[in-house]
Amino acid sequence: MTDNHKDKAVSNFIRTIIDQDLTQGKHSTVITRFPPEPNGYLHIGHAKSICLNFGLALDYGGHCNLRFDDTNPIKEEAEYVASIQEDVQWLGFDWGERLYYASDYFQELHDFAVCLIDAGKAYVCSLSQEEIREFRGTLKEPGRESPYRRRSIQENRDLFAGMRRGEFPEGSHVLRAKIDMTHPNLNMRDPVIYRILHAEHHRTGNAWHVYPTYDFAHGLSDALEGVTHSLCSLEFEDHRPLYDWFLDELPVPSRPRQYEFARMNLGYTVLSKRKLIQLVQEGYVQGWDDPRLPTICGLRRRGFSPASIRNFCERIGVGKSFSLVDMSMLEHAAREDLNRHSPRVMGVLDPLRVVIVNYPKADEESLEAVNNPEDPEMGVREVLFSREIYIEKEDFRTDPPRKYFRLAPGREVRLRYAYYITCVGMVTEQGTGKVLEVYCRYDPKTRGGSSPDGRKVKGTLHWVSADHCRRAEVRLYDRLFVTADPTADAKKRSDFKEYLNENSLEVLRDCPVEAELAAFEAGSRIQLERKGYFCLDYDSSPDKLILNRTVTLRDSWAKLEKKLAHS
RNA sequence: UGGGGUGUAGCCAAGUGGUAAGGCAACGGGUUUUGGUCCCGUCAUGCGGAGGUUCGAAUCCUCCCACCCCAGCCA
Repeated sequence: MTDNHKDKAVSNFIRTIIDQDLTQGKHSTVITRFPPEPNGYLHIGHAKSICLNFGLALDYGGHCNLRFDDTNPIKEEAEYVASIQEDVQWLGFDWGERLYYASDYFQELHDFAVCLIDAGKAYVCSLSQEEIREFRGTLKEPGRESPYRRRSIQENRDLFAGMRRGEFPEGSHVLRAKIDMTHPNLNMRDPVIYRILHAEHHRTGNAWHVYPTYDFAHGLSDALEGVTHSLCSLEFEDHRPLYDWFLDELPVPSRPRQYEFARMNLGYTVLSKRKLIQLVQEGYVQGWDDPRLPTICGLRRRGFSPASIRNFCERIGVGKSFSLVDMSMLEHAAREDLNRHSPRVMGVLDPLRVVIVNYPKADEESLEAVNNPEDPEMGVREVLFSREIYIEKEDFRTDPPRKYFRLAPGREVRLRYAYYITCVGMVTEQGTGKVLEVYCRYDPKTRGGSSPDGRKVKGTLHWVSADHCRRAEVRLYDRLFVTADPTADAKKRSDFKEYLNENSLEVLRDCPVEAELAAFEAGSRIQLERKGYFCLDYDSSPDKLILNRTVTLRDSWAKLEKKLAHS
């Protein structure tokens, strides 16, 4: 863990609380936990929570537990347990030996429930699900007490034991905490704490027929693990009184506190399991790791580095107000890290053939190129040059606009790490005027890209030798939705999917790229000079190169050109 | 007056009675063999609104407004 935790941490309300707890001696260490439910893939929103919980533990010299919140066997699967661990690890965090499952505590939790029964603070309720809802009342009207609320302690014990042994059908009974049916907070109106589920659990198999609810299990698990600060999202604020109630009523080994922070929303995408699963299952994207998705595995495949995601999470801060973070923030974090660490390679996305007419036909030569101007230690490589090369179509104009520094008839530019070339002619298509091929002369004295007479050129182009290049498939990704907040806008139309960007993926084939690319392993992150940061897809191989574009480079020419067009 | 929350720049966000940090974006300029990077500069007389307390208020008080969450045997 480097990079982001070196910087002095930005203050936030949770750090303020921890600082107080530490100076007042309320705690001597900080124990947090990341508690995913293993029922889906992690996304960038989870990354914020992971960075917060593990980051705090790291900064304060404490610990962060990875705890799977597996209290609902119907929804949870072992498959997700593995992917979540992989993602947390990939992000760069280490839980050491502290890997836990709520299901580890099923026995303790059960015993706590019996404690409540013995104290007359819990009872078996045999109302149907609909009846329980009716008895709960509404937001503005108080609820009514269940007729089963006055069962004797012995009867409750016997019934709960029967529930546990699987003697009753699902839905026939539940165990409820006996709190207050008139409480203004609905969570306190005798909440269900155990329900009968005859389902096989991914870890405990068929050992149990009753499973604790989140409200009952979560805080007690925190207490059992000695968690000091239990961080969750805002929608659990209403659950805090209940969280506290269980801890106050039961003989717990420690006293954790719950604090709530606002979950992150990212512009032009969606971050809810329900919506993500729709996109995957209905085929709008090609899987959980589709590079257009904000899932951790999608971002990984897209080419984001773990450090860039950590920096992003650090930078957006932690607060309690609802926020929609701008995509440019994530892109900035990606460029910042990738600029420092990714090797440069040349590749042409939209090729235009250039013939260097005064370069000997049979010749070729090797030129030296630096791998990363930001990091000399990354060394240099050889790039082959020859009479026929490809440049980017957009780097040539027959009628260049003002301030266009690239190639045009009669213009001289530099080929990066190679020579100065001057355009002396071209072939255009009959009728359309489309440029098919360009002819240039090179200046042999400018080898390497500088002129002995001190002559300057304003443009530098990337290029690839036609005789020595490889071909690659290049996948250009764009924002998944056409609107910043598809969830909110979906209220105006029928469905958030109406706002999907139909051009979020553009596939380019046979793009000429430096042969050097074949030396990189799948998953490698590189910069295609002047075009952007790319990642070799998992399906890429030296024989079939596939590049995924992570993000473009900033393009001030595109901005200028747009401005010129408007003036 | 059901209960619980939140409002500081286009976006994120510090600030906790002493005169509005920082980042992203944007806009100027410098350096540059990536129109990249880097560097320099500009960007809230203003903190949801209105009153009040105070020598002094984004911070304290009062009222108001807007938005979010809650009626799963989901988490």
